[in-house]
Amino acid sequence: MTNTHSNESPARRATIDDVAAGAGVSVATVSRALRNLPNVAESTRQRVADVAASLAYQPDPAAARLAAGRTGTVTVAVPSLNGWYFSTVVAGAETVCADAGLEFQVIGIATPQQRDRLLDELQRIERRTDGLILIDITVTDEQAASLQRRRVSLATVGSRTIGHPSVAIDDTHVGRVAADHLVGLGHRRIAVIGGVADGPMSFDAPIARRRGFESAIHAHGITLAEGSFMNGQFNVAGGYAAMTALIDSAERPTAVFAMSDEMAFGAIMALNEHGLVPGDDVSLIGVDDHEFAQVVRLTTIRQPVADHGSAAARLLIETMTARDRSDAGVHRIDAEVASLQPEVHLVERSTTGPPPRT
Amino acid sequence: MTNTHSNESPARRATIDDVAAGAGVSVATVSRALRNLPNVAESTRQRVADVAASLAYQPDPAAARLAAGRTGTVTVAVPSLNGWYFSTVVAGAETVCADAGLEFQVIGIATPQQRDRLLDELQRIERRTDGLILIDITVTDEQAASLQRRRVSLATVGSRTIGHPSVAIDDTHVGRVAADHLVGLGHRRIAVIGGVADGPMSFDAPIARRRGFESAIHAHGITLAEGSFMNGQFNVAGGYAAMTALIDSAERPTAVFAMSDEMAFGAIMALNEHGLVPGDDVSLIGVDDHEFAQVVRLTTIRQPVADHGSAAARLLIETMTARDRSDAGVHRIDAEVASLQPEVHLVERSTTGPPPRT
DNA sequence: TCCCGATATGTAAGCGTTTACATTCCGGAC
DNA sequence: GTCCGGAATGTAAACGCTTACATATCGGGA
Repeated sequence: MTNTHSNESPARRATIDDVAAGAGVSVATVSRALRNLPNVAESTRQRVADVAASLAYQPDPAAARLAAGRTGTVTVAVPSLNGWYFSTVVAGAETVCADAGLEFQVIGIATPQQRDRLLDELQRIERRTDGLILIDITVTDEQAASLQRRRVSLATVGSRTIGHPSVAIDDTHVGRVAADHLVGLGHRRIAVIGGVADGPMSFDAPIARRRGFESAIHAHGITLAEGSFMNGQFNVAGGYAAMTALIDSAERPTAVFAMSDEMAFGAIMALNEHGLVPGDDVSLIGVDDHEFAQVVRLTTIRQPVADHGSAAARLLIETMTARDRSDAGVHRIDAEVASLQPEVHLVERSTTGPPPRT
Repeated sequence: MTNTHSNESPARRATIDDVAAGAGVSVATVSRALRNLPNVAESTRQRVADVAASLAYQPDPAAARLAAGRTGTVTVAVPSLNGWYFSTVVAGAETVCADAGLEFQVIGIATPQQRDRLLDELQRIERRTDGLILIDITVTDEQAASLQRRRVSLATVGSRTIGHPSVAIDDTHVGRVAADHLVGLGHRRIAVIGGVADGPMSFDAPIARRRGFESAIHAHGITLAEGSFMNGQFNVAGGYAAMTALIDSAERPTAVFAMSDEMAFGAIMALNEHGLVPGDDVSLIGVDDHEFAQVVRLTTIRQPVADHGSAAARLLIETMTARDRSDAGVHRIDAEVASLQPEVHLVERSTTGPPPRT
């Protein structure tokens, strides 16, 4: 019969010793039984489980960490939690980690200082987590190696690090698709709103997208005019500012490739304010297929963002368990790491169309 | 001179003993010195700090947790990381916690099962965190008391729990503002797209908003027609579906109050698809002032969402340190808990206007 | 019947801190 | 010159697990 007055006394929490005593076994056996390790008689396991349940026993994670040297935690480092892309990726990862019984920690790396701090503090992080997911953040091979040495697994989203699993689309291809679509529609005066790489830890998607874009329009015999690459900082405000500048420029482009939907939304704002209609006066294509792209009927290049996060988490967990197994004595097999490259698709809506007849 | 070959050997990490030996003091003194506790000579503190730095010593958080019983972690529980509102609040909280040197953990409570699990697992959480922020999740007083007993502080966003700090707007007032605006414009046939409360842990903002809205239109001598309250599930798809149903209904409303901007965006999609223009054929008002509200020129009721998160985190940290101080012997002062009620403001844009003349 | 290898279980040594309590040291009041 | 209180420091006992190693148990094969 269970205690019906369970919340009367301060009730010291049950420890593994209590369970051991209750089940008439040693703490070692309790530990093994509760973690489903081999070499425990089924009858014993059952008895231990029953006693543990009746005592509402919960192992103290701090003690387990100290003793085992594992934290049961995965950490995701992300430039910001604001922004649809990042929060969606993080959400995908969270779900997978929670299902795997892992604690989920996040650390935001907004400012360049924080970036540097992340590097400095990799040491700190190493003690606090078993696995690290980097979203649009790149580290040097040395840093990755250091992490590996400290037995923290690594997975990246949006970039690749050799020897570690990653999830990243083909950004060059993204640029090409955008270019082909716009050029195919008849546009010749095209601008792009993207982002710039700054510092050693920046991510390289914008660079690849630009490269792909430019090589594709070159292939069509077109070149990007001077001053037609704008930095939109990958947010709405940046997109708005960039498009405003473009509208006011001497050679107003007839089409714009925005490297993210959020920047495209800002661009739409700017167009609206000038009485210009997207897809009619100026064509606009984005990237992501943001939840709201449909609302504003934005032509875009869709990528499966939520999958990025969940896939990365799955790959990470895979590596983590593989590592733990190999630690346990099984001969180390350096399996080739899985790197996913999700497909992207052009989604035509109404912000793109043929250039206006002058 | 520091070791120039720092990454050659496996290099066992420095422990507190190493620092103690290096500084010629006991581990107790090192511990005190590094944590800036009183009763350490300044000269000693300095020497210890120097040695620690030269050894790149980092205290092991797991050991510290076990010994001190504190985790240095705050956890935020949130219905979902998807969605602008939640991710913005979480982002705000993350920044504050990071600045305070606290680890930041998040746990998503998407499904009703997970809600129940959260309750069941409060025990689990208790051992893993020093403070809990609940976003749009309510707990019973007993549950809150249990947390308190386990010495984990609590703060809530979007609802109130007696005896704990919280951040929540006046949702009744939000409803009133929406009603007054729409009625003031001349609308009489008004519908609302909101959400329903389900289960014991649902949040009550939608209920309060509806109450405020209805009481206000009643005050104007209007009543909500049968079937004009739609469940939009607080997301774009739900808003779209709700508005579609409204459009097709016998008595199409001339104005709609959507309880969140995201639902309003969905509603706009539906209107667009039917060739109806928001603010002209049908007026639409949202809540939040989402980053994109401006893009689609949505009239809305602004609330300072990022502040919700940062303010809640600050209040939480305040309680945490107060608790720790009172544990340390200072007489327990049950200070009244701070509950913030951020202001909301009507932001008029172009999705609302007078009803169309028939 | 005896011995052997699995399998099941127990013993106890960590893991790296924090902190209660004990000790030393010091200057000033008497 | 003693004595005393407080500041500085040290000693060692937790904290609650995991796990290497030792031991006990058991069923067969020889």
